Amino acid sequence: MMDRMQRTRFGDMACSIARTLDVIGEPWSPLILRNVLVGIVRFDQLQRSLGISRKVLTERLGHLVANGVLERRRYSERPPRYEYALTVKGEELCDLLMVMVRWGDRWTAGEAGPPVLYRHHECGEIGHVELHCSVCDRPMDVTGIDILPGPGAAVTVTQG
Amino acid sequence: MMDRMQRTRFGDMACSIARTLDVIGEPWSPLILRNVLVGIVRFDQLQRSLGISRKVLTERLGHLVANGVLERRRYSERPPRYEYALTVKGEELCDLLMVMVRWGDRWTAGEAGPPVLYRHHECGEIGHVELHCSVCDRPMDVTGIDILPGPGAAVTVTQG
DNA sequence: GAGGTAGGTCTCTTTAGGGAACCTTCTCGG
DNA sequence: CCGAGAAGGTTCCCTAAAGAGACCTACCTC
Repeated sequence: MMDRMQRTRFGDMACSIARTLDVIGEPWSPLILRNVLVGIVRFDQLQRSLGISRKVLTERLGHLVANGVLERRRYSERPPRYEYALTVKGEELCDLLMVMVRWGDRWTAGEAGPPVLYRHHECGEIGHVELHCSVCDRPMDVTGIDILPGPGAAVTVTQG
Repeated sequence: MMDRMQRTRFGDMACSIARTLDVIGEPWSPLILRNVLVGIVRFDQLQRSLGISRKVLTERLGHLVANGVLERRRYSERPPRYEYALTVKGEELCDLLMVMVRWGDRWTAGEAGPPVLYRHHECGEIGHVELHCSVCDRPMDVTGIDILPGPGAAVTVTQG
């Protein structure tokens, strides 16, 4: 994300987590994405709803657009006005947000309960996301897998 | 995250994404978690494998332990030696990592292909994660849901 | 007793976030 | 036609963290 999240760039690492972090890992970026998803799509709206500094918001939006997650589109010619919209790449990133919501609801929700609910169009019910295996469709979590080096593996993990 | 990721604390927001970010949103934290998951669990191993500064690593580990994601355990009495292990809370956070891997593989992988693969114990096959609805078990993504205010909603979203 | 390992702490410099003022273009009301 | 206000940023200054690396304290081995 960012052009850097801090100082160290993660984008060059042979790690999909690091490269994903390079796109949305900077502070505020996931929250910006969330707000765009729910229809808060203009600069001033975003700035006010998040309480983020305008400078940082400019940087984050620029980075997200540069990385193809958001699209900046002019919705008025005169006066010139812009809004931000999710690309397909950005919509798929929202999977990440849904998983964050799930974890946050389970482990950090206050007494008040979850702040948002999802109604699934296909079944019409209020549900949340679960991770399933793409091959067998059954639930999949980190305790039920082996992690193996893939074709793009750069280094073998050594224990020292 | 962090004790602050930057300056603004996200933990107080009525948003599960923000509260999740408060736990693992700081730079490096997801990568630390990933490494602990694959068996890199000691301070020096982590520091060398990530190339993170020792100071920041100390801070991040302390934050993750304080938030119940990792557990610091002494594996040798004399000399005193420690290692870090995932708690159940931390294991569930790894769902997030798997989704990051999935997105990174799809959208940012180089020619070399994905650096890691998952073999699912239940089916024995190499697969990846997909998001399914907890109610009907069918695939669920952000384009197939309505987002509704839940019991913990603090503010209504206004468009201005 | 020299050297190495593990697990940190401390100090210093550099970078990036926060806050707020400022700027430009356009519209509206009077 | 003048002033106010909205939208979308840009610029500046200040402070808080990240990065680099030296240093410290056991303890073990040779």
